[in-house]
Amino acid sequence: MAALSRSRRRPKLILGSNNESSSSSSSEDEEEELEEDPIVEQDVIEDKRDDRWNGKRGFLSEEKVGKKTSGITISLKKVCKVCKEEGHQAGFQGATYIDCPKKPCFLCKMPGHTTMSCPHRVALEHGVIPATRKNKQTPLDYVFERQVKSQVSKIKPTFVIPDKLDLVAVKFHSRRVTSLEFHSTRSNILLSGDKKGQIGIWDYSKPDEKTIYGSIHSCIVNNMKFDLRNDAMLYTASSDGTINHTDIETGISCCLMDLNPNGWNGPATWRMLYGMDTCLEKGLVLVADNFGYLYLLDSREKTQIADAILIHKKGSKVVGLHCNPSQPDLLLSCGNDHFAYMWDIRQLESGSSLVNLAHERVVNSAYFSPQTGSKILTTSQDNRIRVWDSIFGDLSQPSREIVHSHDFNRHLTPFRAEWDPKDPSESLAVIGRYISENYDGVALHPIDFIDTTTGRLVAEVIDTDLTTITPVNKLHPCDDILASGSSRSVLIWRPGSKFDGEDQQLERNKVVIYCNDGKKKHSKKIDDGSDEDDGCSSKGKNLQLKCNGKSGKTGSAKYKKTKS
DNA sequence: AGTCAATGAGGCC
DNA sequence: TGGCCTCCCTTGAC
Repeated sequence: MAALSRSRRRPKLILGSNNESSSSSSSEDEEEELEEDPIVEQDVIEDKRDDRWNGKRGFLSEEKVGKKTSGITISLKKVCKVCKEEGHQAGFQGATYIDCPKKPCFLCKMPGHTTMSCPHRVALEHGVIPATRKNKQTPLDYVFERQVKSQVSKIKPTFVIPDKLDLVAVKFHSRRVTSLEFHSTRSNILLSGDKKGQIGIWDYSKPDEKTIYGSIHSCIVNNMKFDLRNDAMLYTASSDGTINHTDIETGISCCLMDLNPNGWNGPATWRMLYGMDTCLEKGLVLVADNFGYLYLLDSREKTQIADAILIHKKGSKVVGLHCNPSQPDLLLSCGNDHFAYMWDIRQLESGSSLVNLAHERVVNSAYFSPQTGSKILTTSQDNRIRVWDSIFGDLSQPSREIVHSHDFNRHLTPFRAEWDPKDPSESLAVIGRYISENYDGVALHPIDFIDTTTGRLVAEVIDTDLTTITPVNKLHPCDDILASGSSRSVLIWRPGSKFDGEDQQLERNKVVIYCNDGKKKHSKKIDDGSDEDDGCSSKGKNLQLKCNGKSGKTGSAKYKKTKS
């Protein structure tokens, strides 16, 4: 093992080009052999062993690993940048990403195939895994059927998809956007928080009226909620460990709680606040930190009530809190300990959760359905969106698991599937997608609309000018508007297309909407793997996002790389 | 066009 | 438990 770790720190002796040119023509004459001392040779063999596939890691074939060679082979052959093996290349070929075949599928995480051939990617249902349902009717099921389900609309409405990019506040923030919230009473005001702690206010009916408050928080604004008793005031929770109550007209802010009064003394003591929600009926602000604790604040007195309660594994981050919209006693929490828990606010004690919803990985978000509060929707970093159809029924298994690409957790704001608050059937959810698709030679990351009752992908919304990933999405509570945060920009989408069955030519943005039979109703998407694009097109390069006559560059497009 | 870094979870010891 | 290493379809600044 000592040799192993020693070899890890050495530079790799197998040389290879990591560029993305797709040359497989490298021939034997490109290799040369050098004699090295036996110690180094041993190291190289150990190094190869270390790269064998082990669960999430790559592997080498038995022959390659076991076969000792005389001396060191310095190969100039192109090697895969992921598994370091020859014979294939991982990375972008044009706007299509080619997976390393030695790794499990990047989408569903199962071995034996790549994203390109993943059944969950090809499936029209967008990869539903039917969960095992035990047929055990409890008295609670009966109550649910009688009292709650009757409120849920039986006729599923036609979903309205805000598919056309209407307005963009280009580089509104100086760091990536981490949270969005619509004003609780004024329909044209959008609040946005960023990684630096700044809070933006944008009246998108007058697109030039933008305000940024830069001194409310010192780092990531993780959550924002309006004070439902005073719609000029906003609660914000930040990784600086404070809850602030801010007048959005003046920017004057009052600190309700500071978990780091003594300043920075290292990461072991620095407390960060993530999940937050308000409960009007109980006059509470609920917030949770990165050590597993929940804090209750009296929203009138602006003071903390009682001691913090450990609600998740000690030392683990609680990333989300949600109060049930129809039953004020119920609270949902989720966190890095791979669990979402449902609690009775009247009996909050460590370990007293009503229900434990287990996940394979970190749970980015957990939400009750917006109207009846009877369903639960969670997003986990195992690339699955889970739906529980009734909080009164059997919660031991999710009703459905929907495979969806959203597992990237580093350098990006975590993805969260959010309900459409306007959908009376409580079915439609929106979530940004991590992996890209090839649209006319440009790699774009769509925003997906998913029917959570079937797992069907209803629409994937893109704009050719938007090349960055869009992890933050918020649907308006009343209007058919979607707000998105993508990198440093904030975007407003509205319904722009009429899908009457004719193949309409959209000017700039493209949307793929799926019919009830699963067929694409309107599509401009190029099938992946065709690799027809030669990369010489200028479309998509140095993209401009246009806003009210003004424009600004977005990030560089992932575009066709040059072929050798 | 290339390089660098911010940054966080998971696995291993 | 804590330290270290690895993951390696980002984004933007230099």
